[in-house]
Amino acid sequence: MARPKSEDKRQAIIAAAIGIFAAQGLGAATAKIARQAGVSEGTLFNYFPNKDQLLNELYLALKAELSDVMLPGYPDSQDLRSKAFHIWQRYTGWGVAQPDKRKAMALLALSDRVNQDTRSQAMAAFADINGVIVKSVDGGLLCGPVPDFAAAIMGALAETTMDFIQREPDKAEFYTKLGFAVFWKAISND
Amino acid sequence: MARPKSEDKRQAIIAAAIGIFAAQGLGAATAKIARQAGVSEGTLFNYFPNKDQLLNELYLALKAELSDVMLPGYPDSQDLRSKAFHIWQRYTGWGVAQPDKRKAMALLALSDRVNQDTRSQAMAAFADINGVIVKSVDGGLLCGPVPDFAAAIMGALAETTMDFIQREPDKAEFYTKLGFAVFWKAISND
Amino acid sequence: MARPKSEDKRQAIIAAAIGIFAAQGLGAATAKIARQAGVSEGTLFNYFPNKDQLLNELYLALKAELSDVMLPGYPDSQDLRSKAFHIWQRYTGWGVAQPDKRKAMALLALSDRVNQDTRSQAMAAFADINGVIVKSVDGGLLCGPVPDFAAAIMGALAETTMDFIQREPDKAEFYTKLGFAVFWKAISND
Amino acid sequence: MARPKSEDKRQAIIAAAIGIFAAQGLGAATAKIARQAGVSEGTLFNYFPNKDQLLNELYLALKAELSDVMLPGYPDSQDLRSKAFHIWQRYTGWGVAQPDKRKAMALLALSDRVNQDTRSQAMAAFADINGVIVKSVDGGLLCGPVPDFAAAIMGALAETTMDFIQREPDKAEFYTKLGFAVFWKAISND
DNA sequence: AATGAATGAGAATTCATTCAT
DNA sequence: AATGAATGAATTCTCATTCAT
Repeated sequence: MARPKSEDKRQAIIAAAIGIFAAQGLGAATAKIARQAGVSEGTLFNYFPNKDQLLNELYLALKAELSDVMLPGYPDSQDLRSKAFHIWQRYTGWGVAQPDKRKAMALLALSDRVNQDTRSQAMAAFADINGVIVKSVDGGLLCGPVPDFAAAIMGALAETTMDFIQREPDKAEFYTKLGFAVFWKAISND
Repeated sequence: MARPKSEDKRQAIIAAAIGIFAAQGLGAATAKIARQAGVSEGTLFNYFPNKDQLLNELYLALKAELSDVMLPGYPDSQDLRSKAFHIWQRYTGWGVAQPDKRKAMALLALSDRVNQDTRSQAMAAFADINGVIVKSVDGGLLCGPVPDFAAAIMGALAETTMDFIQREPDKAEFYTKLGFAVFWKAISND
Repeated sequence: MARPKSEDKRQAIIAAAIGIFAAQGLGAATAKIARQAGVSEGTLFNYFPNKDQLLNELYLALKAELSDVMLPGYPDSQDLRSKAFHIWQRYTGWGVAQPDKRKAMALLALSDRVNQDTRSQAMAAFADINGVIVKSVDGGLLCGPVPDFAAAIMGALAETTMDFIQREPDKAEFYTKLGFAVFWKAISND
Repeated sequence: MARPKSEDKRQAIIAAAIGIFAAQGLGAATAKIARQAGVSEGTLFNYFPNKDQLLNELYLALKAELSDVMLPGYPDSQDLRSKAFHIWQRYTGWGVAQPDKRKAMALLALSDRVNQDTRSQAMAAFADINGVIVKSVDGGLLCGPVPDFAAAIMGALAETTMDFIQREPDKAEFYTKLGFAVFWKAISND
């Protein structure tokens, strides 16, 4: 009995946290997040026992969402380049469409308040994605013992690409393609 | 009456700020920085009128140092690849040797407390470096209207490379070379 | 419709409150008490309209229990000393066996949240006991106009005795007898 | 340089804490204490790093004051009873004159926030006093292996006496003498 | 009646900044 | 210029109590 904890409220808090953190940094007050989420300060701490936990769960939620967004529609039957481009496009598309989420993720990734355990879990969520990328680079410079490096490079280039798109939204398609071309040239064995 | 404020103290504060911010984030207390710098809390505010100013000046100082570190020994007479590799090596060498500075720079770059004016000044300090990189990529994928993109890509790949070296210091040389090979393949017109 | 509130739950809350207050002071959260009692937070306030009421009722319950425990087996036919010793032994026996209750009582006795009315009721519960003690001291130092003082002194000496037994449980019998000897010497007219 | 920490302020905080704690219990807010002491909330924490420390230092200060108050004027050359009475009178006189301090001490003695180390230090401050009491009881019921017990009994009887004086201030002298008579009869070997 | 989510008024601290020394 | 005590607004978190279920 009693009111059940509402997934809506939880999501509202997460959403508010993303916006506030993106705008003001991780030092932003929990009170602001609660207000923005439309719940009381006390309620926020009903859903997240403390701010650190909120930060960690937020990081996981963002990573999970990003991971979920990258695979759907994966073209199993096409060539490697198409497969890689699919992932690239999904990634950059998500990041450009959701700059707050991207900013919050970047802040969290740098924060010492996100603990090692959380980071490990986040990595695990990307195991599948990484596997796909690794296959793409087969035979290129990075084949062999450094598969993680390839994925990291894709991430870095995609982030750079998104930075430019953010600055010049009109050229979104241009940068998306150019960024991917750079990536593909870098890691393929052509 | 001679120069009243001591450059030594100013440097001590900057150095302390780097260490503390790297370890604890930009939310770290000014009091901690002052203690670490061996000056009183009041003195810190004698050199930097407020924390935001400290953050901004620190950002500029770090950018300036990095920019200064990249050019010395530049091989004017060698081929493009050698020139680019020189810069790459300088950059990654500095970052790996000074992880705190690298971490502090990353934090500051993401912080909304570093204002636009500061960011512009920082960019200006890199005009020379960027020029050098642009020349390197002449004729490649990125020639044409996107020189900044090339520099940003070098930065992103170098950062990724440094992340991996930090995790596996034994493989520093391996990653330095591999990272550069990736970069060069990406942007050269071979 | 039968009795709606369960006396069991009420007792469980009282019992939990004793343990928690003894361990953590009267500032302990009602939520902890509810959990320990195996009821919900809301239910606690169904039985006690607010925390102050819980404190006051708890005080009365403890005083009533102590008063109840002291008389049974009272040796009507023996000499004064035996009668007094009976009470003494009952009191210290209870207190030593139930340190939490003793601690909770002490905390409540000092708290301003236990109101005057409650204190008067508690005193009333001890009227009988006090009468017995007064008879014991007949003829001694404290005969005459200060009967309450005699009872208070017995209480104080008994508490001191229990403190020492708590610290050295092996010597329980020794301290029980020594404490009583002190008391008897103090107030008897030998 | 800079303003030195003011012993006055420290004392003002201690004094305010005594009054507030006596009136409202140890749960009283530090903000109230600060206001009463005429300092800012921040300043309170400049003198006591946290509330627990304040509680512990307060306990020590009170015990030290009480200990200091008991010996001056000690009649080295008179008989045992006179010596014991001197201590008794000093103790009860102090306690009756300073009910807040007495109340605060009682609250602190029962609180789990006063740690073992503090308690040990407090005991040490009473070593001298206890020694004097022990000498007084030489030959009585409590001679032999239980000297601490004698001192505890004196404390308990004195506290009871003070309770009665507080209730009936007019009879202060009466109770002081009666209480001491009870004590002396209890522990002397007459 | 029972539950436990929701609330918001505090609570103890922290911290950038000021200012007396 | 240097110091560090003083400040009080802001912050995270707690808790008695209410109320929807």
